[in-house]
Amino acid sequence: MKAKAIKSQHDLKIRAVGSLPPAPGQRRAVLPLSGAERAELSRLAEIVEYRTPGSQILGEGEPGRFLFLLADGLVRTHVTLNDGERQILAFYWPGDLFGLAEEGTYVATAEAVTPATVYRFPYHDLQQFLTTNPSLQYGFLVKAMHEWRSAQRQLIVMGRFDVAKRLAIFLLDCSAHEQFFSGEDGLLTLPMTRYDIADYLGTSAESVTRALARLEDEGLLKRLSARQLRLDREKLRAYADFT
Amino acid sequence: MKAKAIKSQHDLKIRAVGSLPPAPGQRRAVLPLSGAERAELSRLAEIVEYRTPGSQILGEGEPGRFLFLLADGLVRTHVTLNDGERQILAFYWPGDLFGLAEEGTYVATAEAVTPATVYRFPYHDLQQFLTTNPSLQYGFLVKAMHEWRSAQRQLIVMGRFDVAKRLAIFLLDCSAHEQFFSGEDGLLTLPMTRYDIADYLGTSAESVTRALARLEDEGLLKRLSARQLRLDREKLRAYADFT
DNA sequence: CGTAATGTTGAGATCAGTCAATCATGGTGG
DNA sequence: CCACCATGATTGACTGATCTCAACATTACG
Repeated sequence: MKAKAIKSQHDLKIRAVGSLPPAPGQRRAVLPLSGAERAELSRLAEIVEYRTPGSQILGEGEPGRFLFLLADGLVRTHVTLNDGERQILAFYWPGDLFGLAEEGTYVATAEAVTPATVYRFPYHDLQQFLTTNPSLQYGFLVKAMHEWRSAQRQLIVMGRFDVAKRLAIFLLDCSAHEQFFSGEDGLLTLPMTRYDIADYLGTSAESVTRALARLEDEGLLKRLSARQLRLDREKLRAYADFT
Repeated sequence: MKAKAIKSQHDLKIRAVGSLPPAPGQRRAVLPLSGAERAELSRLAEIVEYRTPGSQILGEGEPGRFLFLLADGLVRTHVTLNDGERQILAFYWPGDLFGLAEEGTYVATAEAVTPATVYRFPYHDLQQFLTTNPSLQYGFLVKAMHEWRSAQRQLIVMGRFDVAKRLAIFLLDCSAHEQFFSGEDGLLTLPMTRYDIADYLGTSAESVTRALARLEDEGLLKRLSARQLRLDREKLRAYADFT
């Protein structure tokens, strides 16, 4: 629960793929920010570090005072339904934005899965700031559209795939982040619990375990321990059959 | 399939609820656009009318040349999976944006459900245009974040609710649009088929029918005909138990 | 070293998907 | 005007994935 503002050495980056075709040879996973823009943004941002896994960063229903940019670590957002069920809306990796508000109120709770460092931008200043930094604002627009696509992609997964496929796709998504995945040996170190995965994929922790067992039976991965998986990404991709 | 560029009398409006708290007494469902902004946007936009229900407006995988703003009618976007299944990602109502591209390629197909009129903005011009119209660009950012929230909301529905609840929520969503719903008598005229609803809710047409029957049994609505429903919105809201 | 949290496995119940048949509707051409 | 047909909608029977409950195993941590 302890948060502490610190000086940071993190690179301020926004992870996004844009709408327009990239220039030849260029495939950007990160928005290009000029040094000046980076400096401007840094001046507006406060840096906060959440050291304890599980720390709440912001709560659903609270006044939405900041938009957050994740610098380091892993963050999840969720809503709690009236029957007590939890739906995780997204996991956020470094370079992702979170902290969506609707009419001044956060629509989901955000928590650190691992220790996490964030930039936070006061919503109040953001409008004016972006309006006076159009090319930077365009970057935010690209990012918002990127996140919109991510959510739609997850809708496809939830709407049409069984638990095993959803899990396969999720593991592949995780393996895109070097922080937790080593490309050479295919080793994925899961930072989240079975319950987290289940609440993200719209299923139960038991079903996640069973789906893992099934993928292992079919030779798509090997469970070294509960949180350590050796993936065969090619086979997983063929199995998932989904971009 | 026939599209025709026409002069239009439609109001150019962008439907969105923003992040910041609204000014007192104000609850905007539509972004405030100045007359000048409206004129600027109109100058950039081409107006196209799709008269035949089912007309394709843009296709998944095609070069993404335009961003679309729906002026009138109803539009659906979907992706087709490798096994032939269809997942509808969203229905778009007047004032909504669609036509998301990723690296220059549309990620979903868009089709007119009813006759529809759209503004289309060349992506190529949009970046420069928005960069030189910062306050308008802010409107687009707000809208993109609005759509992002909509997609996340649907994720909750898909992840945690059974078919009957999903349907109840869907009907309530439809009833927010006066075009198809009459508030006084609670009459909803569905513009889409059972298959459309099923592919949106991640279920089958048969299950949609059964869920409708169940909601009718429980007195939450009455089926006047397949496409004509008399809703008891209060009961539906209580049943759905979800904002 | 003990306790709580996390993960795994099993058995039974249930929701919803599939297949198939039937009914309804609206548009078309004779 | 009406018969016909294609599409959409409904209903029934069956099946299967997965949810739930329960027991047990493992891990992490104080």
